[in-house]
Amino acid sequence: MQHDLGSMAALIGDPIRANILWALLDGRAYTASELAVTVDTTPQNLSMHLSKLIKADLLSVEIQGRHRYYSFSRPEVAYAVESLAGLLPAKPKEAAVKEDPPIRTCRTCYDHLAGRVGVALTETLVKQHLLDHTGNKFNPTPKGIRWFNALGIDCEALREQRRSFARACLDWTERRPHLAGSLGAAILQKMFDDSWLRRIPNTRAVLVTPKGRKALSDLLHLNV
Amino acid sequence: MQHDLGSMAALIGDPIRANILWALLDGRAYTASELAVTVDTTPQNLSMHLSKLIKADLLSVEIQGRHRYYSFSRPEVAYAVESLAGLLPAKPKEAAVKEDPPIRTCRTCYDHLAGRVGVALTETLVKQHLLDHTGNKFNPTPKGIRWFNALGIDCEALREQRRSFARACLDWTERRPHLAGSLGAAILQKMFDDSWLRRIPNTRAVLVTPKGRKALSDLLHLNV
DNA sequence: ACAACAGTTCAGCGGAAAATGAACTGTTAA
DNA sequence: TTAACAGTTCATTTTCCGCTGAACTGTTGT
Repeated sequence: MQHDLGSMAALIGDPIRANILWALLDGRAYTASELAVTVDTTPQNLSMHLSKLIKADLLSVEIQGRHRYYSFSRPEVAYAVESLAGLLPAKPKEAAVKEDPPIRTCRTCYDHLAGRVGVALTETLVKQHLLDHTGNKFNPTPKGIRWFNALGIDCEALREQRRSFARACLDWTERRPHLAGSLGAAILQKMFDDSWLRRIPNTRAVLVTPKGRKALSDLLHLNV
Repeated sequence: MQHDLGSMAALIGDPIRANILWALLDGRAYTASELAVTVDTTPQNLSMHLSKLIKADLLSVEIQGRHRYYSFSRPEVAYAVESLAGLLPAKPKEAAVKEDPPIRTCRTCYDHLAGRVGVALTETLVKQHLLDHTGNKFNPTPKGIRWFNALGIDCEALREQRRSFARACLDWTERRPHLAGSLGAAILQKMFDDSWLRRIPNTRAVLVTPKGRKALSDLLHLNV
């Protein structure tokens, strides 16, 4: 009697490694830094976990320049992970399964953020009283000005520009207004700079990075 | 990002719990003490592990008198365990899978042990020079006498009995001699006493308990 | 050429969980 | 009714392994 089934399960049993595997379940390959953000740990710690998963041949790496893309080494891994998840007590919200619909939920409109994400972001800012909405204009509140400043966005400087500062733009899928103008453009730029978003070549669609997904969910759900 | 897939895998990830699950994979229900022997740990420790598996609804108990029979609570558990085992690197000896053939490999012949197990035991004792084989008689060596004494079997006392002491009996399935006589009977009795074996009602077949399986494999493979 | 970045390695710390020993409840058999 | 047995619970110790900080290699862009 001695079976190293346990070592395999223990490998998956660590919360960080389990989250890595869960994230990879969509079949895509992620870089180490992306995974570090999604599973919320330090790069060096993540690196250790990844190396263990590699050594056990659960994951494989593809090196491209200075990036390393990690993914399942074989389909059995995904099956095993799913069968384990199947053992969990039935969740109240099964909705967690349904993934983010197609990419066009997040896209650019000229130079600012549109789509579902753009609308949701705008509505949240209004609801949090960081932004006032009057007619086809937005206006940051005093609290909002401080908030934008904390992000490194200087409202006063933007207001100086020739173009309109914070106008409302109607989203054609959501049919609801979202933030445009130089302020909207600054936010979008900030999101690219911070790697929340990544442009998809030759389209107006934008990919939300794992880091961005986390940041946005923090932003849109609870925090100020 | 947060999934308790990890907690489930961690549950299986402990070596003792993994061995428990592996042992239960044959679909039978085992008592706590049987499991304690097979996974080679103390009863208290095993009890802790079992309670965790129960709480997670991986196992279920059926109480019969002072015994508690543990088994999988649902078939998904077995599937998950198997899928995990499928992730292990391909073993050189796949033979480990083939279980002990039917029960008649181990049975009593009048009052002593016969079948494959009885023959194997006898041959091992001879090979270890604990027993001499001449004609249709066996005879314990000096070393063998000490060994039997350590088991609580007094060869001198047995030799005093009216019946034959250590004769060779031909097994009808194995076609090979095995130990009979009062010495063979004493060994069988000892095995029942120590719960290595359990009689199957209304037959001459004998069930090797997990404890016995372990003890016999120690005995027949390496040790003196 | 240099700075920023992606990623890894290593030594030492700390905490969670498993193992241990002792005491306890309930059951069976003499 | 007593003793042996099956099994559990609890407090304590021990062990293991994930985490951190610092230093390192290799790559990209300017």
